[in-house]
Formats: sequence, C-alpha cells, structure tokens
Amino acid sequence: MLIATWNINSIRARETRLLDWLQSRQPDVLCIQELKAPEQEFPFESLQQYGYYAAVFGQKTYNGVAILARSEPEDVESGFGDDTDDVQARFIAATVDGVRILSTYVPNGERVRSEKYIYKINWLYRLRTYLKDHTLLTGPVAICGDLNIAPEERDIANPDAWEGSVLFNPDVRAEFRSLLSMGFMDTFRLHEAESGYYSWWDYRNRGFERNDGLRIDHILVSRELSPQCTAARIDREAREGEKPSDHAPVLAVFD
DNA sequence: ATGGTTGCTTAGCAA
Repeated sequence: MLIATWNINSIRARETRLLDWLQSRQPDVLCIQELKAPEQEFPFESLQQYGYYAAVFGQKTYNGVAILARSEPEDVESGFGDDTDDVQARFIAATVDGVRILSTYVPNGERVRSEKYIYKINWLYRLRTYLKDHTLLTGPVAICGDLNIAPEERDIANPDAWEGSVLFNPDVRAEFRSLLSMGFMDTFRLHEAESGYYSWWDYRNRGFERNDGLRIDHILVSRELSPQCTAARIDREAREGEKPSDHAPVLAVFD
C-alpha cells in the first residue's frame, strides 16, 4: 500500500499536474491540502476517470483538504467536530482499506505570538484531543499532511535562519514530539537519517534551485502500522518544471 | 528588518 500527501496549493491551478502525478506514481491513497476551492469546484469527474474516489472538505479561497483513494473512503469526517465555531477547512478523516487516514493542513501561524500563531498552537491541541477522543491511539492510523513544523535541525537547510520562526521553534517542536509520544512514528525518519531532504521551498527566494527548503510535510503512522513501513521518500521531481506547487509530495510504502 | 513569488480575487490577504 502506497500512501502519499501533497500540499498542491490550489486544486484548479494544479489539476493537470495532479492527474499526471497520480498516473505516474499510482498511490493507493493521496492526501491533498490547500485546495483553495469549495467542494463544488472539485474535479471529481476527472479524478474518477483516473481511478480515484475523493472525500473533500473544501473552502472558498483558502485552505481545503481531501483524501483521494483507489478504494472508496468510508466513515468520512470533515473537521474536528469539537464545538468550536471554526470555519477553516483543515481536517478530513476517512477509512481506506482498513486504515484510518487523516489529511491535515496545520495552520502556518504567520509569526510567533500573533493571533494566527495562537490559533496554530490551539489547533494542534485540538488535533491531539481528536486523536484521543476518537480512539486513534490504537489501530492502523496515518496522520498525513502539511504540519507546518520542521521537527529537527536536520530538516532545514539553514536552521539558524529559521530558529524562532513559526515553522521551527521550541513550542512547535514540542507539539511535534507530543504526537510522537502518543505512539506515532515519522515514516520518513524510519528510513533516512541524513539532512538535505525537504518538502517545501519558498517561492520567494528561489529556494528550490538552491535546495534551501524545510521538511514540513509528514506521514506519521501508529504503532500498528510503523513496523510495516518498508520505504519512505519525498518526490522532489514533482517540484520541478513549470508552475509547480511550492510543496513536494511525501510518500510511504506499507506491506 | 524588509522583501522576494504565487494564487485567489481583483487590492489585499495568506503562505
């Protein structure tokens, strides 16, 4: 089973790229983030022609998440359902082939101590609460998505420049570790210990050409799944060429 | 410290 996650930065701007990528990589599951479109504008028909079902939680202009799968997603849940009045579409869950799949778009946070940053930290707390309340600490579970956290120095080309930012600071590192302490494993680090592997490169400083990036997109899996993870990688190739997303897809293979 | 680029939406926000 091949599980992947990709912040595509607009489903409409990236539809052709997405379809081409699905055809070449043939994942069983692809979690996508930043649709930047409501569900009515989601290309269900073309995805169906490529052999994929879709569970979609859309939103006009911002955010938006989905789970694409070759088998039909079951028990779809959009949002945390935690009686906050949150309107941001950043979370969808579904069961595919017996695995509970979570497609998450963690808030960026803008800058530390900003209102958006407080929302980010609180959102991560709500995610952990969701995991506990939905008995996702046991069983096969995969937390996939743009977590907007670089876990360690080796996940950043220039860690000194990023220390203290919303993507890399003691608070968000602790948030990431608390997911690990709940039993989840970072699939990429099960197979690769070296630095130099990133999933996001800022458009603004032409970071990709210099491989000046951060590893902020992740596939975290539960204790039940992690022993079956036989490979993990980042598809840097998908960041190349004309009009790429600023993120690359992250993949994990399971027996 | 600021701004650089991209996408959505059409001047400004978000990343």
